Amino acid sequence: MKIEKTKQTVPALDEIPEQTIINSITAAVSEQRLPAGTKLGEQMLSDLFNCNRANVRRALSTLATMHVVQLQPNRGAFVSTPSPKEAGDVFEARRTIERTLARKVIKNARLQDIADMRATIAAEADARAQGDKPAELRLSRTFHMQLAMISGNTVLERFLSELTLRTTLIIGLYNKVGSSNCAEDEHLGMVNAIENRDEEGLLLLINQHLNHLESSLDFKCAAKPFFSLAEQLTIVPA
Amino acid sequence: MKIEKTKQTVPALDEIPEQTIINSITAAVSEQRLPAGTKLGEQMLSDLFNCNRANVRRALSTLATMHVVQLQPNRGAFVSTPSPKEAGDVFEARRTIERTLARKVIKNARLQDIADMRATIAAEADARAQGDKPAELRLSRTFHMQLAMISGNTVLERFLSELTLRTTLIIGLYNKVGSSNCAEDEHLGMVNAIENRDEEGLLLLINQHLNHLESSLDFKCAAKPFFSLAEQLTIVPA
DNA sequence: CATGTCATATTTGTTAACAATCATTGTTAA
DNA sequence: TTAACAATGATTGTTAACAAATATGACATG
Repeated sequence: MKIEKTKQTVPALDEIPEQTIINSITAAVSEQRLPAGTKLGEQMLSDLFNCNRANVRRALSTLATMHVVQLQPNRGAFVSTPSPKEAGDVFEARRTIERTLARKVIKNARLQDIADMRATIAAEADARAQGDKPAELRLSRTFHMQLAMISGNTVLERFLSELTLRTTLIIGLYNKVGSSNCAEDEHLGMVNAIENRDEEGLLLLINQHLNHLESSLDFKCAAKPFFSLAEQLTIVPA
Repeated sequence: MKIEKTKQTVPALDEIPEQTIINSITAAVSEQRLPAGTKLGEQMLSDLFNCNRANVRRALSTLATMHVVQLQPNRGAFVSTPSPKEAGDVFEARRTIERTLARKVIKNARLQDIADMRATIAAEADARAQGDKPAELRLSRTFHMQLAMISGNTVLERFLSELTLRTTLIIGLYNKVGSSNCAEDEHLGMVNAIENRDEEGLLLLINQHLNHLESSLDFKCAAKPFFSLAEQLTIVPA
């Protein structure tokens, strides 16, 4: 029997409209270009990606199961606006998952992996120096996803992918003004710990890192885009 | 202003076709009525649930992101057949997540919660006594989901929901013949530990429980439903 | 001037028809 | 008899048109 590989339909990945939409929205959220509450109209998306509404619909449905967007019946899709309760749950889940990832990374990390992580950190520092906030956010997320990839557990990797996205939304909603999320040094310390196979040190740094992020949130003075206008109008002194 | 509640469109939950499909397939998988590899045709589902194919399509797309079904381009949707590698990742993720849940349950569990769990265990024992395997599997999953609910972390609860489903598929694929998954006693021990607020004991039992499940798998002698017929016909002695 | 009502326009939800692809069966030729 | 080829049937993927719901704005009314 002849082996006919060419006969198989290769989907080409980039040409699948559904995945393209998901990747674009995901990327935009990870760079805080799409703030929480943004309406994602079907027509607009199908025009933008040159595809039919059915594909848009499926993409939004998938994003909704990832809790990146919220679907409101007969109203449409909106970028999720995590509540304070949800924010706490997300951080707790991250602590849980990243602890296990850390232990596996200590065992699995190869020289190339460490070099890759250092490259990400360098790019992150560069982005910060240039004031490129979107790139900084994206690269920060990339660093954590590298940890997940090195761990080798695809299930936890996917969970963390969702959690880091939601974290970006949370920070966009609730981050205190003037709080610099100077994660650069913390990321560097983590790589050093990995290189030295210092498990306890790494676990400590991860906890510190997440605590740092969470403690820089302020749920009271949150600038919620959904209500910011309403608040500003209703709070106006008579 | 008059309060007009009737004007608001109440979706009624059960009448949303998409969610109905997802719930039905989920329930069937959790009771091992749908074995791994089963083809899920669109026509068949739209006939079965009296809805159009668009809804079926979205439901399958959502189930695919949960890794409960696999989508093959131009071929259709099939109940997922987890690989041995995936099985290991799923169990590792469960250990990770259920450890955190356990710690929270120790803190949060109220008397009513403990009574509910005991009721589940009793029903589980009943189902086993009557040889009702589907009910037994479903109730075993219910017990773990009760733990997640008591913990109060909705993020981890959703993750565990997915993981327990996939666990059911894994057990259906790879469980050794003759290995009794006598989880009943283990579940009972866990509730007792919770009642005594014995954190260390509970963590130990959970690890034991998951190790027990995982060690009862046999990836070599797996009875894969895809090939069972072929095997049975080709193994006939000449 | 504020409020409630109604009509219009936009958007989401549904349906059916059509196109493309894949699996199966039947046929033909070596 | 076996293997390649062709035709058929069934299934998935796409598209457009239609129905239903919601948002917007004008208008009348207290």
